[in-house]
Amino acid sequence: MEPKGKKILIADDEPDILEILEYNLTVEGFTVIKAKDGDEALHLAKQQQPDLIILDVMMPRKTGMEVCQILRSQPDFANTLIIILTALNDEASHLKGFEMGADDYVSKPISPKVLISRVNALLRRSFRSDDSIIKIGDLQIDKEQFLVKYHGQDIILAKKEFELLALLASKPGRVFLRHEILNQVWGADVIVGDRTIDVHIRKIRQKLNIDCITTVKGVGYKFELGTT
Amino acid sequence: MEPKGKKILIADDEPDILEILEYNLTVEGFTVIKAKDGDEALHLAKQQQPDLIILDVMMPRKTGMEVCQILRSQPDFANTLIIILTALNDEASHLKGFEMGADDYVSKPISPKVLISRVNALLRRSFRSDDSIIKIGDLQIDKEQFLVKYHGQDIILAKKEFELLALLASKPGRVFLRHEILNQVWGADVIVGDRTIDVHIRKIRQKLNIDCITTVKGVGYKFELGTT
DNA sequence: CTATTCAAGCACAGTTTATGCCAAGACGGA
DNA sequence: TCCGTCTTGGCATAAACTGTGCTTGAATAG
Repeated sequence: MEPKGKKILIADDEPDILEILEYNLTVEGFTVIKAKDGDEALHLAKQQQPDLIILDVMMPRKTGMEVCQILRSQPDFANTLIIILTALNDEASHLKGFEMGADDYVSKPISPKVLISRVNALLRRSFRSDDSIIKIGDLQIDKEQFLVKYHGQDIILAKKEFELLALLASKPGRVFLRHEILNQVWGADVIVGDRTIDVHIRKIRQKLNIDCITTVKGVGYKFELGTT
Repeated sequence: MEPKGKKILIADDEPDILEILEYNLTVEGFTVIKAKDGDEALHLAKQQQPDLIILDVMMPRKTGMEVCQILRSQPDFANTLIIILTALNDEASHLKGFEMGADDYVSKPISPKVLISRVNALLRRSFRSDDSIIKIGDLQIDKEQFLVKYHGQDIILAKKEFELLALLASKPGRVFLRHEILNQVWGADVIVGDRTIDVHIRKIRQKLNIDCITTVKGVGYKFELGTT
């Protein structure tokens, strides 16, 4: 639905490499964030919530391995894709990279094209489940046509309402934390008041007129069809 | 570790390689199916529906590339993981492999260990299953849904109660000191009275209505299912 | 075996917090 | 400008959380 390029964070202490990768990724339509050491990478990752992170191993102030391990220990980054990039090509490093929870481990030198194709391969797989039509019981959400149907009845939702519903319905039963919702629907950097989410939820509940969004106090919301 | 039991199809025309890979994957707990050419690979893929397929490029009767392309064109295999294995290490082949829809492209010679770690990396992400669900006997704690089930019965816990239970249940039998619990559930800086923990424990015991939290006087609490 | 002691259990009540809901303003496109 | 959408702040309410004071019970010492 959205040609909104995925957000990629690159961390490397060599400016040349950062430049080259940034250029190539930007051309491909990605949004690129750059970090020049481990600590900066961690900080930017938390702040920007990128979809994919490329980490060089040899970096000052925390190596790529360390950063990877730290990120993976946080639930927020359990689903973030991580590629480790390194000059080392020995088996032990390779294994260690995957042990740290990396999704791919690439040895330098590497052509930008190959790296991009690996990035695409990872993203393709992770977001493949973005089915454009979600069906749950009598409810049908068509992301492409921006349409919600219930019992064959068309229901008209505003943009934010729709995106919010689509997000919740994309994983029925799963609880979405408030800040997850903010990140996904509004974007990581946007700041909106606490009440905004509630109001949209209320409108969805009103319009759908069925009990399908459960609130988990202190945590977030989840989509759930009549589990009477 | 985990009950993997994933089904893997290997296709290569060199019997030696088949043997080596089969051995190593079997040791890791995978179920292995072997094919010695492209057509056989296709046939076995359809028949056995493996979770992951490893394809050598150089094979008689359809190359790995061709097999990959054919598989990807069928909805049944849209989600099947595919690794392409090859002696060619040039950029063009690399790119072509990903273009065909492969999830990973590995150049020979490759150590079985590295291949296995790549296999695991792919499977880990695709079947990103249940480290978010803790199951102990009839009790089931789903962190993703923020839900506790006992005997199929849903039990609703408040946030702190849930986090507390999840913590204790994360290591059954292990005793958690009071200050450990405070750190994990409340946060290191927050200061709350001594009785607070007791109260929450009591509520959990009430709601679950089973004897699963043992108190170790003077030390802390531990989770333990009625080893009557 | 009993008394002592102190951690933990317990009920209740006060406080805090999250969310629901409303109404009104801001924004933006036709 | 009008109209639908988005956002915000205030207020009410229900739920969650925490502290108090008392009771219970288990370990220990005598």
